[in-house]
Amino acid sequence: MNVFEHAEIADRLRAAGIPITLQRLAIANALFERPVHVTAEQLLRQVKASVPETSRATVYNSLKLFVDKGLLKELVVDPGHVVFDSNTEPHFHLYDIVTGNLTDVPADQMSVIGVPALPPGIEMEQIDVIVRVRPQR
Amino acid sequence: MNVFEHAEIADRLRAAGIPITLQRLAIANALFERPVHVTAEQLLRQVKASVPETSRATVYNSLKLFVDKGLLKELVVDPGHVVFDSNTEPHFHLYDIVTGNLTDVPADQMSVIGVPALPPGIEMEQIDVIVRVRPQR
DNA sequence: TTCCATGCAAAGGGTTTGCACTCTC
DNA sequence: GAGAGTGCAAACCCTTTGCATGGAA
Repeated sequence: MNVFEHAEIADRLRAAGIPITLQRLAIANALFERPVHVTAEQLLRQVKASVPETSRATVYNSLKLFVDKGLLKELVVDPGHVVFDSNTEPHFHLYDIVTGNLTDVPADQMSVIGVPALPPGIEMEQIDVIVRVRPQR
Repeated sequence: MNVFEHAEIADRLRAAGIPITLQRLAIANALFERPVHVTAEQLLRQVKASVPETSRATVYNSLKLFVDKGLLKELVVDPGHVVFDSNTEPHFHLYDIVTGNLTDVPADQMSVIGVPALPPGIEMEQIDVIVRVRPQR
């Protein structure tokens, strides 16, 4: 992959206040070229293919940074199984607890009604809706 | 705790097709005496206080068994942080991503509208709604 | 020069596994 | 005796951390 192909991705990082580095650009390319669901490990493999001088720690650092800046959503689908979702539009997820397959539910198929009362001094961060499914047994 | 005080809890296990053992009874008592949110580790400590001949592996085995039998819900709130919920009624959760505090949202405050289209051969298992909150910064 | 970002490898924490022992049926 | 259930400890997996290097401002 040519990391310079996608100037708009670099702009996206700058707009979020993230200093550009070679590794971050490679990671951002893998994530934002199209909406994806990936684990840290998958991403590391993928990024190393184009920029081998990328370490596991850097991938984790960058992922955390992108999440903090709102470019990415972190989905906890299973214990010890975090998936990063580069689609930050409101949507829900279908997670197959047997195969691990994760897909989006379009926003027009489901919605969440109502807002929970929050204790004082507490603010809402995000609402996760995960529909857990499995092959019929 | 006297594990023989609560005969109805033993009945609940039998009704679910779970053979009774001393450890399972102690674990079930800790879980079902009242609705609780606990981690495996908390549960282990708690159960050991009444039945010291209980191992970590047995706690994990029993938790998995109870979840399979529908007596318990598994909530994945954070990577490497699973909470077991002995309230199996439909309800949602408020999770403080900073303090780790987990509380219930009464069913009358929120609801999920709509059912996602499922691929053929796939059945729904459960819907998790986790409202992630944090102290105002 | 002063930061910040990075690579590497090791540590960490929670969960699972393997194996031998014990108990129940 | 056969099969489950259990205890113990080690193995495992993914994530985080520490530290020294390297590059940018």
